Amino acid sequence: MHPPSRLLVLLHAGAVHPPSFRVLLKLHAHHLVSGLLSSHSTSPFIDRLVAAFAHSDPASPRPLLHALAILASLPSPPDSAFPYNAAFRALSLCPHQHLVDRHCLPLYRALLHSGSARPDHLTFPFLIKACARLQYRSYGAAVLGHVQKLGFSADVFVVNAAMHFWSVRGPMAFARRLFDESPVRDVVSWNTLIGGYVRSGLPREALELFWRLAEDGNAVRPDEVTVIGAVSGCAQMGDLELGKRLHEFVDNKGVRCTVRLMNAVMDMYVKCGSLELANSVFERISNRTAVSWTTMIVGHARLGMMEDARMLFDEMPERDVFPWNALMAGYVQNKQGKEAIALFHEMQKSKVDPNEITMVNLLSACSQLGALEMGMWVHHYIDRHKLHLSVALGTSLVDMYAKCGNIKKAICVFNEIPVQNALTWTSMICGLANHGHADEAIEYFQRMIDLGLQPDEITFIGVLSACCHAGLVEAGRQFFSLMHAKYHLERKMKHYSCMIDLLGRAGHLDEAEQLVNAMPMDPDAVVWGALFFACRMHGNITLGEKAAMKLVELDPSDSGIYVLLANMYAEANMRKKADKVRVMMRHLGVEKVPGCSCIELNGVVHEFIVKDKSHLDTNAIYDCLHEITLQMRHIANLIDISESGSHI
DNA sequence: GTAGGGTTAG
Repeated sequence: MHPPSRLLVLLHAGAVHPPSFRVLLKLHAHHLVSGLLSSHSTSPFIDRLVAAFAHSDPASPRPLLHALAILASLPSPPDSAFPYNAAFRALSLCPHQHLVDRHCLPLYRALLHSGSARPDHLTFPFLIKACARLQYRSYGAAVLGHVQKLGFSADVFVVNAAMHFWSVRGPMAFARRLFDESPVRDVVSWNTLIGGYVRSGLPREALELFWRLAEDGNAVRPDEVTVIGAVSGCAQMGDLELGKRLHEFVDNKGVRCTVRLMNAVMDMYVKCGSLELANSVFERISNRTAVSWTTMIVGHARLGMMEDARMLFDEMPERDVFPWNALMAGYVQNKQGKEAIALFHEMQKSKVDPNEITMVNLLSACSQLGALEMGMWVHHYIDRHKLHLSVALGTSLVDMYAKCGNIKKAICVFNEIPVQNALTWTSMICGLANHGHADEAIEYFQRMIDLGLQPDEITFIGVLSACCHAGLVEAGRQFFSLMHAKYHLERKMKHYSCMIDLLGRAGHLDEAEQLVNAMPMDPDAVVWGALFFACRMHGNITLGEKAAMKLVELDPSDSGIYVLLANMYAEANMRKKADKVRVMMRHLGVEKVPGCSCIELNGVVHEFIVKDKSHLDTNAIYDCLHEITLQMRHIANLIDISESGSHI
């Protein structure tokens, strides 16, 4: 007998134990499916086979596809909901969105039209959960309608699934109404609602429910899942004292102290700003998981302790994609783009596959470094590996092209990506503004508003800087007041400095000064710098001196401002004052701080500081620099001659 | 059978 056929017989007889059954399925899936379809298997056997496929590795799409294939090609439809339920369960866990989208509803229709099988109380929890992940929300709502019609509205599992559906898809109020009106509530009902509030960014509502449940005398007791929800909500609020109280609750109220709960507590301490407390929890976990380690990496990265983050990363026994992404994100957040890219190259040598989040981090690193070639390579990589183009990834691409100097490509990508949100539009507006396309930036802003998207603080930095670059004083004034009056956005330092720069350049020095005085925060060096620049440009020595003094106050070691002040005096023919500043500078011993610049060549980023001789090709570089300097002098002379010629 | 912890954009 052919081995797979023998296997079928064995399986028919129920002679294979479940673990071996699973292995055999993996090895002989194709033969089994074809063998089964050509034989006359009994219904219970088909049920078992479908269920076994559906229950195996949820991360892999293959077993699920086998299960669906069997269901679709049976000579006569199954007479119970059991195999369908198993398939719905697999769909509800399936990480591949397109499979859920393609198969969920056809499968439900097949069940409804099968003749003998009817959806039962096990069907809906899985089906509804799968529906929560569908692109089209109306399907889920229709299924919930069936639930009512078929009389499952009082089944607590079904109600909980429905609450989960609304808490994922919104509005949260629908989940709440089900909770309030449901005749039956168990701990999962509470946990679902609490989790839903946390997911929707409503931690206060979550905590309110938690304390209500935690009151003594309740029939339902909070369990560790409840506390995970409460602790996550607390993490969102950043309330350390509340966090400590919740941590104590675990010890006092006999909640099971699982690794998952301790991980949530660690995460809460990190987000509430106490790395020490997070670390003390971490030290006490005996069976740490990858999540525990990743949380600590994130905790150190948030405080800029990237060397410690790296040590934790190296110490981890096993690394999935999360710690790689967390460390890379840490480098990006701490403006260490080079290290982020180096880590990616390390990652490629390891066995871990990058995902779209890796790409988002990588693109941010490219934007920071202006590394266009690397950025384009990432774009290509995303296409080649068919990574999901999420809004975040699309936005990162747009931003990378804009920041790396290719605004045309940024616009192109912006038009091609499937979904744009307020952040994507903002990125485009800022990119256009930085490239000097003020009119387009403002046009994009208008289109964004017409689409009903909410601009935020950064969107307004984009339009204001567009106005600034183009000298659009009136438009700038309007945006500046609009952001406060209409959009109720807080005007930050950056908005004020932009506005003061705009007013100052246009010669509205009084208005600029008034704005500086009216600012709700202490003006920073950028604000005074903009005012100083405007004063120098328009010859307002008195106000210029005031601005310069403020700049010296803010950073006495910054030599630049002394030079600029001396220059301003010199330009105004105030020789004595100019000399005085130069003497003062020598007395104070201020020196110029070396600046750093970098350049990307063939995908490698090279860094340079002033008078840097450390590069391998230093001689060639300085020869080239010398040559360029000579050429520039030559051109400058030519321009000088032609300009003085035109004046004669 | 339902709920739950770690990585992401401007």
